[in-house]
Amino acid sequence: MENSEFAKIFFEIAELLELKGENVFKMRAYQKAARNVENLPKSLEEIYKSGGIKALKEVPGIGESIAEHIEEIIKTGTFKKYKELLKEFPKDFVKLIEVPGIGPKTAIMLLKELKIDSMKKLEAAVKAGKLRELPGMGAKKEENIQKGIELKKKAHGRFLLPEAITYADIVVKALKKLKEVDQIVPAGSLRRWQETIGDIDILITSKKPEKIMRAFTTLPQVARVLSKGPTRSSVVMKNGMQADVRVMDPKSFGAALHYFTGNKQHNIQIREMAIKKGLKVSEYGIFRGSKQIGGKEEIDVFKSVGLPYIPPELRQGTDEIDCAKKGKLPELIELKDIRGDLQMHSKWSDGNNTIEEMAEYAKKLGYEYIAMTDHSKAVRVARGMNEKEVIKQIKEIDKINGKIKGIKVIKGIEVDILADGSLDLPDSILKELDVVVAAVHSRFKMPKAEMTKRIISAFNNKYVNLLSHPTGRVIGKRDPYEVDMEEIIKAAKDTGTYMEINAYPERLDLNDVHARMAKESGVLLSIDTDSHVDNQMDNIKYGVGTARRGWIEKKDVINTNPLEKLLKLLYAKR
DNA sequence: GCCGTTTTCGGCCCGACTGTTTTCAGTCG
Repeated sequence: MENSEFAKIFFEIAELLELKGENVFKMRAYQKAARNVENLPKSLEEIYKSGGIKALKEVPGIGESIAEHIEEIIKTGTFKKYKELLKEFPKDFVKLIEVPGIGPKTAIMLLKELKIDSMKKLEAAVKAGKLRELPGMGAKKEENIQKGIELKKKAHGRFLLPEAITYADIVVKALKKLKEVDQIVPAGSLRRWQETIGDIDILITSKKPEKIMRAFTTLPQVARVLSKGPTRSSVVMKNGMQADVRVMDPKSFGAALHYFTGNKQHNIQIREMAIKKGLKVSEYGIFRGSKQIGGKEEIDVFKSVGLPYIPPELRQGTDEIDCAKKGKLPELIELKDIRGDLQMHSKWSDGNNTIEEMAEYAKKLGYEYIAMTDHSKAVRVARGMNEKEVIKQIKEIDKINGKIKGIKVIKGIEVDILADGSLDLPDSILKELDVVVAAVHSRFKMPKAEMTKRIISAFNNKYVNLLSHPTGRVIGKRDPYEVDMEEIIKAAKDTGTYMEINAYPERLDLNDVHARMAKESGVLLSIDTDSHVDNQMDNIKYGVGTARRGWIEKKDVINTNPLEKLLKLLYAKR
């Protein structure tokens, strides 16, 4: 079973325990375990296979009893306590707490008093005005729940990073005009470069919060105000995205930025460390007793608990604090380290621009090289190239390289890995190219073992350099195909094949967790945009963001090398 | 349920906002 599936079960248990009114710390323990499992760069099954319960307990957040649950899941597919918990509530009842405004207490009251156990019954009861009659409820709360239901229906879940960034920019630009605004900076999951964003969080420092709040809640993009206070306000924007603004005094900026960046688990861990040192860390600062001893700068928070600065992308509440303590934080790759882009398409297949146009754009980005990797013939919809066209394109690229100055176009192909694991073009063609990117574009629904074998057999071809978008996912649209990622990574290592972080925002594939797995196995990566239009090369920042979340360093990425070194790496397998 | 350079038991982050309350519970981040 995949780690994400274990995580899902533990998250669900946390919800059920919360509804049951169990000890909140027990609930939180399951949440913590779930989150750590989700971000674990090694599969639980592997860990269990190699060291049993004892090895499982080494994972932060997993103790005796959760380790036993994991063992039971591995052996039987589920576990007893989980099945029992599920039986305690009606099947669709858990969904009620997903409605903004309904928490566990309200949900249980609704079940007990009004026999509401589904969204349908909830809607009917709201319409009939029955909620307002319950103790502690009133007309206003009923109305808020109704709005919450509408919001839940409309909100299509999470947003891709670029859309969230666009909206954050709108708010930032609009509020920056106010003279009362001192500093203004987006925080939250956006600052951590998470692949999808639930809401945007913006931190402002100012001595006059009221005016800022008025301006924020009356922006033309605001559809509804959820709450409005002197220091914090929440709104729903017209695209359905929630936005929170927090206004703080400048002397609290650093502590507030840390708090507002999260994630939650990370913050809790930092605050626990502070307590042990006799300090209190909150968004207002670092305090000894009632005296503020720091918090103007973000680094103060880390210093106060004896840690080096931890970059936002690493703040996932997993093992970053442990590693920071031991001085084992990575030196994360930066955007400026990228020297070229190794996957893109031109008019020769399904791209919008000519090779020259792509090269010119890359030059503007300061790149030393790009690789043209148009599709191969199997991808009919993308007008993939056959043998003759590849040879023709090679000659064309030679011509362009003779003409254009300051950048080198590397000859490449994105060759299809066919269903039987063979490649779409013969070796006699592949050997004429400098970089061969292999990818799966068909038969996504293959059984896991077969798909894994299919991909690995492509690695055994000595011309194949790079596996592109290794899981094929399209966020929110297409699930990843089933592959055994650990085996793929192992095979990549054994054959000297590289793996891609595809920077296309809907892909981000490898994702952060897989990227870290690859790194820890010693597999080198390439961060590419897979551009089909010249300006899509700007997407490289999302790939770098994902890489940073995956603890990737400059030395782990082949396209941080100068051209000559890169070519050596590309020819190393032949 | 987890965890331990104060602890193997007794802790477990901290604060804002709302709506319903007469001083706070519930929800959220």
